[in-house]
Amino acid sequence: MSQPPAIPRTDAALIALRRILRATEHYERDLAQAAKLTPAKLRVLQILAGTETRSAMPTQLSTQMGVSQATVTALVDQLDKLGLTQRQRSSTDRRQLHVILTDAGLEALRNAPDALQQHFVTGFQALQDWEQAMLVASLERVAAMLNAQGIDASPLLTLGDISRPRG
Amino acid sequence: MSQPPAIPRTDAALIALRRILRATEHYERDLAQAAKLTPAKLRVLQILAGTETRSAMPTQLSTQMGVSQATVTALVDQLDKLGLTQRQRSSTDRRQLHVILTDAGLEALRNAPDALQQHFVTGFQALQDWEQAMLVASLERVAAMLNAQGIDASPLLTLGDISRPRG
DNA sequence: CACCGATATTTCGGCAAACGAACCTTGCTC
DNA sequence: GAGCAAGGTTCGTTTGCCGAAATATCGGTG
Repeated sequence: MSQPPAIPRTDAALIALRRILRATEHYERDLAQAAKLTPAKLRVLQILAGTETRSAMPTQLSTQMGVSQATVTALVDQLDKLGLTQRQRSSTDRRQLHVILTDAGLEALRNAPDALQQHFVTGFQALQDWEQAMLVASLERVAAMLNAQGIDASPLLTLGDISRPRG
Repeated sequence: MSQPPAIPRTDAALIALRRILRATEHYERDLAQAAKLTPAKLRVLQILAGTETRSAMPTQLSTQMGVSQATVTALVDQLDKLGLTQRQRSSTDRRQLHVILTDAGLEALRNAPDALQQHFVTGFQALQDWEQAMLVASLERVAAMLNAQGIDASPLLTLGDISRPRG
């Protein structure tokens, strides 16, 4: 417990952070393979699943994912081809497009439980209440620190619904 | 204010985690651009810089980075071409190879301060002592949760030296 | 209605990262 | 020295991403 800090705290934190990042990278890849979907495509599906309408516009997707529109187009192209999403022009503004998650898409998501979540959730839920609280606070703090410089801003609703496949 | 947990804790944690990941991805790319190096190449240099001998064998690199040997070969090819690393066959076993960080490579690293660290360190050091402690504990916990399932185990010494450009 | 500027998306060409499989080298063992 | 294992490399391909240019649409203005 009270060890003299052999490793300065900053470094310890950084190392932990790195480890998290690396672990996640891998999970994402494994997961994607299991689901026969690539990470990026999976992310799209997850975002869509997280919306009320199960749909979103490309611009929205590109913002939330932090990639360019061109990239989104490419991804949606493929998801469409797989029948997991569907494009539909907006009736009010025909420039706009709705990318809609199909039933098949939702199904695919169900079969691809997020490995990251699996592990994390399991571990997390085993914690004491106060520990959970502390963890959340900490993570949010880190996120804030990193995010400080912009990048994001979008509320990122992605995960909420997915982790609860409420019938 | 009896807020029914709008976002359950697990989700909150997950969201924060995701945000960290996304932020980091971006930082890595920006950073790489600033340094005229791509993220992957930079990672190689960092690992090398973190060793006693400033060198490592491809297998080692591939393990630590979690990529295949083929990938490492490609990366080292390019670093070699840039004069940032150098290949040298082992004298004891000529199958083996040492990938050595050149002075130029070290220099390149110095000019490429890790953006992730910059931000994080700054923020981190502004925290109260107890907050720092809490954060470290939390991060380590998360790392442990994610790492539980193997993936790595290698001690990941990479960062220690780099974050303190004490020269 | 015809034209203009802004907005939303797609197309195109290109680069980096990564993989698996096939293939050399080298060392070790019998 | 034949054969096998280990360490690397080569080759062909996939994925993810981008910027720039093209396309389509909307909302005015005259």
